Amino acid sequence: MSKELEKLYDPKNVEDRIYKSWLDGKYFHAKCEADKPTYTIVIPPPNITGQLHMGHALDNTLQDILIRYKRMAGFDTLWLPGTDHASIATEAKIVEAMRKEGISKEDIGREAFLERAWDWKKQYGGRIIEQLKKLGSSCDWDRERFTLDEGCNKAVNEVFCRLYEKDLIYRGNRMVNWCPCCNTSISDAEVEYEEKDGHFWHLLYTVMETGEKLELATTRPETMLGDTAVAINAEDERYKHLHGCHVILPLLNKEIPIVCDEHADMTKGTGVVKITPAHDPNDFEVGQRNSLPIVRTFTYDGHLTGAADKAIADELIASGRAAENEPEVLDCGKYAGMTTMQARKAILEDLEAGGYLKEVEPRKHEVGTCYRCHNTIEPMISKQWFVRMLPLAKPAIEAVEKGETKFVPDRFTKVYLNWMNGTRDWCISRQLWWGHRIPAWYCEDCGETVVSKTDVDVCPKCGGKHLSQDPDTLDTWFSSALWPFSTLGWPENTEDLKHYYPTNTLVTGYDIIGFWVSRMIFSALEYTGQVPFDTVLIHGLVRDAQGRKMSKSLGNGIDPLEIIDKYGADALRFTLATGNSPGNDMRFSDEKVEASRNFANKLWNAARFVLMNLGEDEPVPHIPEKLALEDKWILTKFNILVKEVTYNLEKFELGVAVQKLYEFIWDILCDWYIEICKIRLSSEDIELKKTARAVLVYVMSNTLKLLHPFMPFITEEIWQTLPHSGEAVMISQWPVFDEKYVFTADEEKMEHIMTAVRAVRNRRAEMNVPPSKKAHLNVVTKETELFSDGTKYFVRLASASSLAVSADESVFDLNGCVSVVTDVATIYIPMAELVDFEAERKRINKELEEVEKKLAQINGKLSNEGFLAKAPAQVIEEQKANQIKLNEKAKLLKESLAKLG
RNA sequence: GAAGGUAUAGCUCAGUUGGUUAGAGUACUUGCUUGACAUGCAAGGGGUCGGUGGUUCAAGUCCACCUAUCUUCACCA
Repeated sequence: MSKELEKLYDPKNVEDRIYKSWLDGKYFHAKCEADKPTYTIVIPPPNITGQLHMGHALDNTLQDILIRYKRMAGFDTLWLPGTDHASIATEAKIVEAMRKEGISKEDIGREAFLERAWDWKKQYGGRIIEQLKKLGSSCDWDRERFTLDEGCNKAVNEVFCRLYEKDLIYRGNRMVNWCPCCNTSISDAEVEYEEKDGHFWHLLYTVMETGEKLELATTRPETMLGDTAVAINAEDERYKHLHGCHVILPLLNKEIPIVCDEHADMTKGTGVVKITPAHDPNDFEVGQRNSLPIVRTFTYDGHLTGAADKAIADELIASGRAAENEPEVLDCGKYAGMTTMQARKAILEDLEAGGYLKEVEPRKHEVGTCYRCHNTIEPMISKQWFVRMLPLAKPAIEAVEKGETKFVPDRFTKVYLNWMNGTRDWCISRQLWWGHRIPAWYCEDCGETVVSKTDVDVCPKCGGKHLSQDPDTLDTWFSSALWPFSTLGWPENTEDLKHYYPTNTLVTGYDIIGFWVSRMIFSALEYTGQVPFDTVLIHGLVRDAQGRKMSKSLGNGIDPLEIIDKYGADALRFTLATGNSPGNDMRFSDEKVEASRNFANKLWNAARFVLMNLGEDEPVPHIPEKLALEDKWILTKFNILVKEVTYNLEKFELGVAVQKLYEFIWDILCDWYIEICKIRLSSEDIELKKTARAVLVYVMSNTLKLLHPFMPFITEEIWQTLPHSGEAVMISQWPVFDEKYVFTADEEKMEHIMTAVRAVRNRRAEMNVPPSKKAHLNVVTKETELFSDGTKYFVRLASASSLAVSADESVFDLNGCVSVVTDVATIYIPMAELVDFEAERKRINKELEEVEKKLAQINGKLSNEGFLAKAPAQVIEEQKANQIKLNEKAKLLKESLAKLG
């Protein structure tokens, strides 16, 4: 039966083998069991751009803990894994790789590019899955999905068409954030603001009617060629005389109107604002309100427009096909073809030469940058597809307000609601190739737009056969938004969808509440009529040991695989679970993982000890009939542990749960119970031995179950080695609290013994008595039976040679003894040769002082009428019990003092 | 500009619905080759819980203000 375990736990010998055994047993596979409640988590799909970082390790550790717990607790659990195509990020990586080979996207064309992208997916997506497995993730790999697979693509097309039919998706010329580097539009959410050094250039525009100079400031003078008005506030007394007047736009010598608009803030600058509707979001609004022409002066790749650009636009406008808000294009003449930065310099030079530049004021300001390439975003008027957010956001706000989906911790509800309430229409088209192609076709004959789930060959309006599909793809979050149900088979009403949807817990970081969580909620409500999950468990960031964000540029990222290689997956998981409270960031350091590794080793050695002492035909875990005091004590402690760990897991307090397990295993099981068991295990009494073994096996085996969700590998390995029934701890039944094995009175007795043992150890340590020097103990106590029966504990744990117990101290010769006092006993240790009576007096006095200080506090409370009247009875009882204990201890201490003379 | 987080031992952090004497890991001091484990055992020192006020019989915990620090969102002519 008994097997030999190595002295040190070596995860490398265990993890891959155990993981394979779980796979072979198909334990991860969800089987749509009708008789069980379901518990479902869909993984936040990692991007296929690279490999897993510590944040992923945290995210997936938390999910695996929840899933493993629920699986053991009797749920039909599904953890659905997958990866995200990460449109813009992946495309950028591939383009970069190609650039190194000296080729561009355009060189090889769309087809060949996509082939490369799929190769990329195969390589990196596969690597991510391997990493998840190394972590121990118990995902249902048979259901693995990819945001760009056939099923997800079908869901995306379905959604696009439905929204289009309901007029919740539209195409139009709007102001978008344009990244000239990635050459695509991006959504508002994808713009990151960075503080940069810049300037205010104060310009002077001449008023045509009055000849006066109007001063205004700008941070982007290069846009001035596209100005189509200057705005003032209608209430502004300084400029009332200018209503209806015009200014001459410098350099172009063009007449543009002065308009009154609320956007012009009298309190800022001179109160005059130049209006460039084509290149500024606010100015675009002003333009709309005042029917101003829109003049585009930048190309989409960040240069100033020229004659050729103008010709194309003019032709489009002339053809009558132009959509509303189609901008005119300016031939920028001498500036055409310059980059925006070159143009800024040239234009400023010309403005200065012409006397239009009054002043240059240095100033720091926040500049919008692309979250992928961090180049400056140009606001551009552009024809894009948008999702109309207002009607979709409303039910999503209500559902969360009603509590249909709860955020843990609760404060993130507010983050979500802020986001939802402030959201503007969502720009979903991207000028990229890697992604879901927009299911819209344009008829070249009549200009009709056809949106369809299937390919369109013939124009339904004119019957023409010259149709072309929109070349653009969808924002990567468009498909992620459908992830909780597209992965379960939607739009088909599959068994999986019926059985596992809505899902239960979404585990993710606070950084993507807006990007992802909010979009899943409104999407799910719109298409499935239900919230996608009942709880969103939010965790923080994993930072480095100095508290900095882990990032590539800092080079302070820690690879989870390296940590696993060095310390084991269980140690990593334990570290991530321990240091973590929901919503808060955590710091990661090797020292913490080392502590976790040591804990694993501690557990390992406790198991070794149990195994070494097993009988030939040790029965499976059970609780024997006749229990010793320490057995009742450990079983009581264990049952309380079961109750608390279960409670904490239900409340998503994973860090608290794992902390309690740590304390139980190390402090209670190893430091006390196992030590005490050695007494019986080394005795000749077969019955005593058997009982000790049985309780050890029972407690160890069931503790392994409680720890399993956190440290799956080591617990499985040990559990398999111990006597067990069932195939694996990961599919064993979660322990339940059993009142039958809670022995409160015995627990208290054991604690009395332990307190006394600690007190003796403490005195011996103070006097530098080595453990090898044994001593007789005289115990004066009312609990004579407890201490007489407990002699063995003192012999084993407190270096006692023998024990004499009496309620009456006069039976002992106490000359030359040092004493220690607990609340139930005074213990005299005869060590005259070691005693410094003066020091002894000091020590007892100090102890007495402390006791009396506490006693004063309690007496104060108990004489406080308010306390007696209003505090719960239980609290008062506790205080009274404590008062009695302390009084007793004070009395004993005083007696000891008196004896010293 | 708006919202939010955090502040507890030298360091990193727990502390559940307010209720015994505020805990752990690590570091430090001292003593131990204890028949599971030195990745260990035993003992110890170390905290006016950021500040000020308030609510309460009772505050590390709840409220207000302040200070420090971090984050998100928004804006910037």
